[in-house]
Amino acid sequence: MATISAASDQVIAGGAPPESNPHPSLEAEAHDFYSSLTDLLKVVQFRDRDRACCYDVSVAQCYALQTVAEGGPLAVNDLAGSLFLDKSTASRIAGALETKGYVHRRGDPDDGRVVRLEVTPAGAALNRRIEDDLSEEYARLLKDFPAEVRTGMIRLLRRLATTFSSRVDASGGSCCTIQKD
Amino acid sequence: MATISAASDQVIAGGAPPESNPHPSLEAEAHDFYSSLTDLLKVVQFRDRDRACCYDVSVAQCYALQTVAEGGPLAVNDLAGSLFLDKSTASRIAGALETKGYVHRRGDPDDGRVVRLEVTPAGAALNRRIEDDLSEEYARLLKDFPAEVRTGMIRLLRRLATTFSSRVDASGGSCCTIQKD
DNA sequence: CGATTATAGTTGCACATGGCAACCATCTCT
DNA sequence: AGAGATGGTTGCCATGTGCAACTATAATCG
Repeated sequence: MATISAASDQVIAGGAPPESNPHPSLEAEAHDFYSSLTDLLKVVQFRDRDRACCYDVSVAQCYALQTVAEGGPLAVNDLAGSLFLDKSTASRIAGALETKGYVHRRGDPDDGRVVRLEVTPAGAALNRRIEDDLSEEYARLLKDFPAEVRTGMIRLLRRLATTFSSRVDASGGSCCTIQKD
Repeated sequence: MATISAASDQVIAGGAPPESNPHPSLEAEAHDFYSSLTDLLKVVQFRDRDRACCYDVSVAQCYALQTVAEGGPLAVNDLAGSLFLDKSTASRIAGALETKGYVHRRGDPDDGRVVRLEVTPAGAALNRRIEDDLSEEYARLLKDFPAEVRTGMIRLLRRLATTFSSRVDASGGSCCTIQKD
């Protein structure tokens, strides 16, 4: 697994060959990007399903744990918004995490309706472990790429996330209205 | 956090001096990468759920359609492998796509057990439309990056996908065996 | 102040997804 | 030809998720 790097290293280090056309084909690149991102998503969606159970949480629970761990005491509704899920689903996820001892519910002192979610020490530890394990993997992959690519990739990922996220917000949560034909 | 990175960095980079870390922020970058990729995945998993219905297929069906469209006549088993799904699930997805008229099953002339999946014209058109729509979006996002960075990022994505994919293959498909603590 | 409305959360229900196991049909190998 | 292997389908079940109904609390308005 760590052995993939050898062959393509020089190519990567050398960067893109300076061809006559500096933008050979943005469309082709976009298509490559689409297909590689799709491939990655396919794998990751499966990998995450598989991996999550190693940590005794589902994928959604893992996302929720991360969100709660980073977002401080978080209302169920906010968790739902952050995960793009219905509040009922968020409530159930919170319940599952609570049962497993990774978060606990506490009533908001200022608003009796609100239930605030907080990570327990165990939850914080689990979140950190997942984070570290994945970061370690990513570090292994990133280190073979030049700094501009690494930082560019991170920026691009962020931009993708925010772009899609705003799109989702705009579309209102239910099915969008694109016509079939 | 990820402690392996520093050590292996020198090996790969071929003689990074151990004095000051030549990649002082690799760990930080890996963490950024993790968090931005996670954010993207959260959004995309939702967005895809939402978007797919616009095209009258589920997320898995969309992946399957793409795989069949690109992979030529494809056995159900191969589709399952490509999507990291059980063959029964692949069979059902194929059935759904067949019902919708996007693929059709045909017995393999050389092997009576095998069912080959092929896209119909409608399926090919749908796949192309999805592909074009997304590629267009990606082109808009990519065009702000220099060409070398773009190609580097695409390569990075590919490597991510292949690395994770090989990991999944190696792990055998069922749940891995990492202990909880 | 009391009544109405809005908001946060939980729960009941239904549906979609996906895996496992059983099963059948076909192929391959002695 | 018989035994086992392989590809595919189906039954069954667990999980995840949204919608709607419901409860409890807050906010607003008379």
